[in-house]
Amino acid sequence: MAQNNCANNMIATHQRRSCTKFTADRLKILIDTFNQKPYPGYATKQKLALEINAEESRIQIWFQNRRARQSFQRTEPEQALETSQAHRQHLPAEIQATLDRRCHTCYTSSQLRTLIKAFKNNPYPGIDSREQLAKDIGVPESRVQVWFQNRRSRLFAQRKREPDEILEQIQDKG
DNA sequence: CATCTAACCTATTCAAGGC
DNA sequence: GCCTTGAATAGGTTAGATG
Repeated sequence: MAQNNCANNMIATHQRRSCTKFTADRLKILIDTFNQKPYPGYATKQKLALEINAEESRIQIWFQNRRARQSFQRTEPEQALETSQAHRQHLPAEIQATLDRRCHTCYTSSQLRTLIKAFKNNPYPGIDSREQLAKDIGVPESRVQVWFQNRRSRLFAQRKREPDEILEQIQDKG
């Protein structure tokens, strides 16, 4: 039995970026912003990143973690309200319009070739590999991370849909 | 060792752009 | 209009720091 899947193997060699330490005054800015707006748009996150001299992706992670921690501290009515805000299908159009996203990144075919090759080599790159890859193809490291996340998720989804085909492909090669 | 929290993961959904 | 895929989310796990 092959008891080791990718996710388990990954952990041993997997090197993550070092922990960001926010100073008290910068943390205060983050918390104040969070209290006003727990779902900031891209522009807000960028502004915050500039203001406290951190990468925009660190701001995004911080808000993700903060929301996760907040959600089980909250009482039920409050939580219900926030959940409905998170699932914005209920919100009026003008509010949705203010929720700006980062621009859709369009990768060139040569950038994609590099990414796919790296993915085949290792679908769980550590921070160093991601940064090298980002430098090679000229996009921010956070985009590389998101690309790998999406790629893995879609591979898992595909395996669920058509487990036999994937199995056959693997067996053919072996 | 217990606690806290940044970093990271999958699963799912939203949305841009190509056909 | 549908499909592919980047961006964002919820919710959960891992690991580094600190008392």
